[in-house]
Amino acid sequence: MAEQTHTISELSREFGITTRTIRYYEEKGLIHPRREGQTRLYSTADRVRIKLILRGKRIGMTLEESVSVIDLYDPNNNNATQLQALVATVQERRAALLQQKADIDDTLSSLGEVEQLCSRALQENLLVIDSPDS
Amino acid sequence: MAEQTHTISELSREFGITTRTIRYYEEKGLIHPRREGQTRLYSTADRVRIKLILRGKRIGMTLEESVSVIDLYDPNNNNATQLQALVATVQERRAALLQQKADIDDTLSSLGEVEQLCSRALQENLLVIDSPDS
DNA sequence: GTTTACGTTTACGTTAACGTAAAGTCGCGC
DNA sequence: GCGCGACTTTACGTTAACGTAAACGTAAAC
Repeated sequence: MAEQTHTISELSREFGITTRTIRYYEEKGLIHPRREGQTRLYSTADRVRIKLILRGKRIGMTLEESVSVIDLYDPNNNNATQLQALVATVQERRAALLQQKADIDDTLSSLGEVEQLCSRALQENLLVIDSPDS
Repeated sequence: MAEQTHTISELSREFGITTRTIRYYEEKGLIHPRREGQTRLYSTADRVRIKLILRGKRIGMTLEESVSVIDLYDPNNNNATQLQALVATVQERRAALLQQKADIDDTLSSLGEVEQLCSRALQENLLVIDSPDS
């Protein structure tokens, strides 16, 4: 039951990113695939990290920020003082994310208003223009 | 009752950004302050646009994207076909934002797990280390 | 009159996150 | 043996979003 591995092009296809991007992530120390001779072999752990990085990107985090969040899981942060710092970091991140959610909700309601304006304008046009298919 | 105006440094202080940034936004056509001789005078409309741009940034939008959202309000998009396109754009944006909210919620729950791990680890340490202030 | 504070323009510099092109390696199918 | 497809390294190019520095105008304060 050897751990399932993936090639770089498999991952590239799965995530819709280029191989260059994946190698770049490695270059930046975000992932550490094994080597079989020359070629890289990605574990499912690597795969998950990429997935989390992309999730971070979607909400506007930099790669560094994404990694810092992912590494919160890293169990080499064990001693008490580090744990305290970790908890603080978690709090900050949480605050930022809640702010983001609020910003998104604001934007969503803006979109709602725009939509209302649209539908009203369309209604009026329908009243003025007599049947466009004639 | 002349419209209230703001200087560039006022806005810079209010929003915690540099004047360079504000001028850059103008350079990119995001805002159009009046001129009194040399110096720029910002209307409250300009101020709002900056606020919206910054809100967009916080949720990871590019400046261009922010503007495209803001300009959805612009009433020079009047005719019916444009309105249709507008509605479609709104739908896309909404979908992206909902995806973002989901991503944020996922990240938040990750943080929650991390926090639990922390508090448990701290508990155990408290049991092992006998009173650190001795 | 000159320093201080605020404004301006012009322009080169910087960083992140890749794109892109060149040139090479490696196993396969024929 | 030869092309192919998939992998590799090296390295220069690109874009967005500003930073930063130089050089100047202007008006109030001392």
